[in-house]
Amino acid sequence: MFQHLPVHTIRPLTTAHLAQTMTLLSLTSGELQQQIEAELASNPALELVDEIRCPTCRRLLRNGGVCPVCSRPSLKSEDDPIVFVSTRDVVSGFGDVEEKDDYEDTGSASTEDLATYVFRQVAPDVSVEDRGIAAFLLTHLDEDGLLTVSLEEVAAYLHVPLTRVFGVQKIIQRADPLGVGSCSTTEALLVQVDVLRESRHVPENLERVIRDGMDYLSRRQYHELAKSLGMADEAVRECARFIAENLNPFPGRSSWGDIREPSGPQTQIFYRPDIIISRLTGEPDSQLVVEILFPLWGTLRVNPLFKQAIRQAEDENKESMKEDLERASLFIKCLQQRNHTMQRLMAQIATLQRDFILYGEKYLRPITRAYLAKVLGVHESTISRAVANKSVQLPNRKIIPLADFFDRSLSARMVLKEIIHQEARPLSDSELVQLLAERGYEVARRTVAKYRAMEGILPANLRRTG
DNA sequence: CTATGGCACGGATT
DNA sequence: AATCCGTGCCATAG
Repeated sequence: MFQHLPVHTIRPLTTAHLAQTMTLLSLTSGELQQQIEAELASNPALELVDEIRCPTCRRLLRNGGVCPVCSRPSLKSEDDPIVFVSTRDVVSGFGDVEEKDDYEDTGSASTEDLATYVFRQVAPDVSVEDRGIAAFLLTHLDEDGLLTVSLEEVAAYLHVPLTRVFGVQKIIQRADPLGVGSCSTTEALLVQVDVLRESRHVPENLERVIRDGMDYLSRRQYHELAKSLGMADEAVRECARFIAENLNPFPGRSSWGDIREPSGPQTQIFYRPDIIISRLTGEPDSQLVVEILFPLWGTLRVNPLFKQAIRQAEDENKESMKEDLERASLFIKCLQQRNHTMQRLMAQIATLQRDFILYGEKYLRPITRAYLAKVLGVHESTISRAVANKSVQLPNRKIIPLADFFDRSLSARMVLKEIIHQEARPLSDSELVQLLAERGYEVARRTVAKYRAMEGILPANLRRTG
């Protein structure tokens, strides 16, 4: 939005400038909006004019954040593999943000996101009095998406009847990810079966196998399980296969496949991204379009009338007005700097991680923040701040944290998953180390074990035979 | 003896 | 300065 101002006018002058730029850099677009609004309200020298220009061609844009000239495929002929578009925030207003803040407890970042995501879904289905229960349950999920408290405890703690808690839990369990908010993996699986049954065939006695056989199942002792249930071996195996392919005992884990067929694009919006990356055309060598979302509509500038007013002002007011003017122009400079930095950062990321963006997690290249800092000529803490707490929407409509671009192990984990998925017999961790090394991933045996745990893959002696 | 999980250390990240 | 992650060493299970 501010890119139409020449970039070379940006230079850090004072420590105040630097400090403020740092702060702004670490804000998400939502927080940025609050910051800007506060500044607008408190500083008469600052002005928001209702016009916006295309950052690339400086055309005045009338109705919409996308430039009709630059965003068209006609730009395809250019060499630059990346197109930048700076858009206003098109996803939504901020009406629902306060709601979220009310209910959220402090928790780890990952569960917070899951909790918020689920809460959004269930809020309309839960009566207002019961929303507190929903919020309480959702703030007591572990990273697997299972409850860390018993329903009885919740009922006692909130002084409500157990049946109400139970009712709320039922609603939550049916939200995406299916089975979230269950008390145990068994319960989560049962919920998933229940829902799946509506749309497709499930093996006979599946519920029984799950309810009574989790111990056996996790050890792959199908024969023993079959005996204890009085079922045929093959029937039990069929159930086990169905579970492995269609169900997820840990609803909170993101590893549940990339595609969720039944859900439309809407349900995939975890939270609003700060950056959207899409492809300009459908072709494989298409340019990438990087949109850095900006939460305001219009252009921010120093009010020229205010400048004039200073000259005519009386002496005692002059000082404070000058101060305001200073603050305003500093603020704008900092915003420019922020956008400039974000843009350069994303340019690097989009170039380096092109394969990841287009073709999936397997192709993520391990990039460190320190390296990018060096390339961009900024301090590494700058990168840290810029990356923290921000999210990106990829062309496949998945929204991921910006920090994922720096995950050193994601790629290795994906390859590991793939190897294990295709293995003919359960491979031991040391053998997996070998196979990973052959594909260029040098990791320690111990680390393979950790990756397995992260992906929820059982150790070799408990895995199913091919 | 082999395969794994727990604990702790060192480097990177924040 | 505090925290996270990969890794080495050791105890334990089979």
